[in-house]
Amino acid sequence: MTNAGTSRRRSIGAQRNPESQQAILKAAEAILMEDGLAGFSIEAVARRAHAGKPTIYRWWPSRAALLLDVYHHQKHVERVPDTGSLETDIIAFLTALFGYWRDGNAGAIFRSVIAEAQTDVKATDALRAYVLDRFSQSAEFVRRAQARGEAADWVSPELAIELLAGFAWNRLLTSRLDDNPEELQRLARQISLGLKG
Amino acid sequence: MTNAGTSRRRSIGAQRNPESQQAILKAAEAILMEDGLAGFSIEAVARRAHAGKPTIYRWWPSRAALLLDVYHHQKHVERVPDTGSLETDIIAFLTALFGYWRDGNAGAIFRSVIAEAQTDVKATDALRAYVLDRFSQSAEFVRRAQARGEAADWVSPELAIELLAGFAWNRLLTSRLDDNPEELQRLARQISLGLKG
Amino acid sequence: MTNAGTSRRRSIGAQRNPESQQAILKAAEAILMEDGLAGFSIEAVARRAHAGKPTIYRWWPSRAALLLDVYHHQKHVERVPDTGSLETDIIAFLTALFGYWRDGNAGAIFRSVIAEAQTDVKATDALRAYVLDRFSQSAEFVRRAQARGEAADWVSPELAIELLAGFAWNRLLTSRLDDNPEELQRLARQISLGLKG
Amino acid sequence: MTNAGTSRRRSIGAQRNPESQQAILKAAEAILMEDGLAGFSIEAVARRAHAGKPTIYRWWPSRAALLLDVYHHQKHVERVPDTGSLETDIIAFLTALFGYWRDGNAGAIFRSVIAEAQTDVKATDALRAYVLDRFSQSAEFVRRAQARGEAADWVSPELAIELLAGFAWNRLLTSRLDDNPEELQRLARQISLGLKG
DNA sequence: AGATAAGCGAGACGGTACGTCACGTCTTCAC
DNA sequence: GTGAAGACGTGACGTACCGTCTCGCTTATCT
Repeated sequence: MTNAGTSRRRSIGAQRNPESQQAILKAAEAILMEDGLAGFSIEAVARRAHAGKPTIYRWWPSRAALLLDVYHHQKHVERVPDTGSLETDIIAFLTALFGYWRDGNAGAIFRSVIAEAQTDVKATDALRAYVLDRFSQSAEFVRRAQARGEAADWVSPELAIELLAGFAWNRLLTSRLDDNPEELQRLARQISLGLKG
Repeated sequence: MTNAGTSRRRSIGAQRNPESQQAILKAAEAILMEDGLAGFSIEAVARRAHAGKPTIYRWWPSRAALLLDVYHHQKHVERVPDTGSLETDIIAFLTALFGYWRDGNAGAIFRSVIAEAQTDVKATDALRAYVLDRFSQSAEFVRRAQARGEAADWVSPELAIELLAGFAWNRLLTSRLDDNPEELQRLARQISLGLKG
Repeated sequence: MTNAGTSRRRSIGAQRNPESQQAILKAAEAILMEDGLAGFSIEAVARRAHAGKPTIYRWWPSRAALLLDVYHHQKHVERVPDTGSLETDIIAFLTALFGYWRDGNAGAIFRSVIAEAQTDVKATDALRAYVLDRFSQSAEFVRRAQARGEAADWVSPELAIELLAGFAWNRLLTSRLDDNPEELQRLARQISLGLKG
Repeated sequence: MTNAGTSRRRSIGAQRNPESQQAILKAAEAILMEDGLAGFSIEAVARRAHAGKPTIYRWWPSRAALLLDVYHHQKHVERVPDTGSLETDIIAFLTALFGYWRDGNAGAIFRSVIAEAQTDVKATDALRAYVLDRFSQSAEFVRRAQARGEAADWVSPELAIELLAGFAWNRLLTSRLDDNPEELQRLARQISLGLKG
C-alpha cells in the first residue's frame, strides 16, 4: 500500500483508481462477514471504505453487481477432484465445497448472492450464468469416470453435478453445513450405485 | 364477504378481526405475485389491504413472519406420489413440484421465503423446520419402494428426497423451472440406477 | 415547553405535531442567521431540529416555502408611520425598515427570500404577492397625507411606496444598510418636493 | 470560429486559449438564458462548452465570478438619456432599462448576479462597486437638468438615480417588468414635481 | 348498564438508505 | 503550462420504508 494511512485516497486522473476499487471490495466483504446481508448497503460500504457513493455506483451498477464481484474475488476452491474413484471424488467434491463455505466468508457471501438473485433480475441472470459455468467445469470428474468406464455412458455429467450442487445449496440455505462424513459417504454410495443398489 | 364495498373495516371489539387478517394475507400474496419480493413491504401491504401498519405488526412480528404465513396459506401440492414404480414416482414428484411452483404464485412466494431466510434468523429456523418436515413426509414413497424391495435397504429415504429437493431448489432459485420431461426421465434413471448404471 | 430535554419528540397521532413545526422553524432561522443562505439546506435544518427530512418535506414542499415561512414568522415592524407630516413619515418609514433589517435576522432572511425567488418560480410568485400586499398597506400614510391635503391628488400612493421600498431593497441587496440620517432627510425632501424643488 | 466542428479545442501552449474562454462564456450565457440560475452550474457550463472543469476554475475562481463576467460581456444599454427635458429623460431611462432587461437575456443574467450576491461576499462587493459606478454615470442626466436649471441645486443626482434604479430592481426581482407607459409617466411626474405637486 | 380494554384505520414521527447531481480537487496525456 | 477528460471524496437532493406512537372510533367482555 503506497498510501498507508498518511494521506487520503484521491483521483489519479481520468481513470479508475485501483486502490479505491480494492478498498470498496474489502469493505463490502467485511460488512457481509460481520453483519450479513442485512447490514449490507451501498451507504455502509461507502462509509467503511471511505469512498463516495458515486464512486461505487460508477463501477457497480447495483448492490447485486457489487455482491457478485465480492463473491468472485473470493479465493476459489478446487472443484474438480481427482482421487481416481468416482465415489471418493463425490465425497471430495462435497467435502471441499462444504468446507469452503463453512470456513471463510464464502458461504455467507454466496447465501447473500442467492438471496439477492431472488429480488434482482440481473442478479438472477448473473447467478444462473455463473452456476451453469461452474457445473460444466465440475462435471469434468464425472466425465473422467465415464472415460475410465466407471460411470455409464448414458448419464449426464452436468445433471449429476447439479444433483450434488443442489444438495449442497439446500444445506447452505438452511444453515445445515455441519458435514457428517458418514452421511456424505452414504450419499456418494447412493449416487454412484443408485437407489436400487 | 360481509362488508362488501359498502363500509370500511372496523374493530369488532377487543379481538382479532378475521376480515383484516384475510385482507392482509390476500394483499401480501397479490403483491408477491405481481411485483415479487422487491415490491413486498409492510407499507405496501398495509396500503393495499386498507389496513393500518400497527395492525400488521400486532399479528406478524416481522416481514419474514408474514411471508411464511402467506406461504403456509397456499394450497399444497401432493408430494407423496404412488405410481407403483420408483422411477415414475421420482418423475411424478418432480413434475408435481415444478408445476406447483411454476403455475401459481407458490414459486415466487417460496423464493421469497428462501431469500428472507438468508437475512432473518427466525426465518432460517422456520424454513429449516419446514423443509425437514416436508422431507420426512415425502420420503414416504422411497420407503414404500424399499418395502416393495425396489430400493436397497441401506439407502436413506430422507437423503434421497433431499437430493431431489435440492435439485428442484436450484432450478427454482436460478429461474430454470421449465421442465424438460426427457431430462427428468434421465434424472430419475440416474437416481434409481446410479451413475454406475 | 412540555418536553424539555427529557424525551424525544414523537408523533401525536395522525395530525401535525406543533412542537416539530416550531423546532424546524427555529432551526431554520438559526441557520440562516449564523451561516446565511449558503448553509441553509433541508438536511442541515433536519439535523439541527432533530427532525426527519420527510417531516420537513411533508409540510413545506420546497426550500423556498420553508424560507418564506421563516420570514413570515419574524416579528413585524410597523410600516405605517403617522408623525403628522409627510416628510417625517417618509423618514420614519425608511428608518424603521432599515433598523428592522439591520438589527435582527430579518434582513439576512429577507435577502435569502429574494435570492431564492430568482431561482424558484413559486418563491417568485409568493414574494410578489407578499410585496404587493405590503405596498398597499404601507401606502396608507401617503393616503393620509393626501387626505390632509399635503400630497397632490394625482399621485399614486402605491407607486410612491414602491419608490421608497425599491430604494431600501437596493441598499439591502448591496449591503449598504448603514443609515445616514442626513441622506434620508435629503431623500425625503426630494421625494416630497420633487427634483424641481 | 476557426475550429468549426472538425477538431477538439486544444492547448495553444503556455497561454490562455481565447477560443476556450469564448466558448465558456457563450455556454454560460446560453444556459442562463434557457434554464435560468437554477440550471447554471460549473458542471453544466463545462459540458456545454466542451471544456474541462479545471479550465473554468483556472480562470474564474467561483460561480459568481463567471456570472459577473457573463453580465459584463453583455451589450450595454445607453443609460444616459438626453431628451432635453428632465421628465422625458426619466421616462427614457426607465423605458430603456426595462426594455434591455426584458428583451434579451440581460434581465435573467442580472437577476442571477443579484441572487448570487446574497450568498457570495465577493459577488456582493463586485455588485456594489458595479452599481455605484453605474449610478454615478447615469446621474449625468440629472446633473444636466441641474445645469439647465430644471432641477434644484440641493438635490443629489446619485440619490435620484438610486430611487429610479431601486424601483427598477424591485420590478425585475419580482418579475414585473411589463412596462406600463402611463405608470412610467406618472412616476416621472411624481419624481420631478414631488408628491406635494 | 356502564366502564374498560383491546382492536381498528389512519397517518405523523425520527430515522436510514436509496440513486443522482454538483461541488472543487486531482491526475493523465496530448499539444 | 494549457487544454479536455474524467475519477475522486463530499454532501445535499427528494423519496420510500422502517418500526413506533397517538388519535378517534368501535365493539365485546367484565364488573
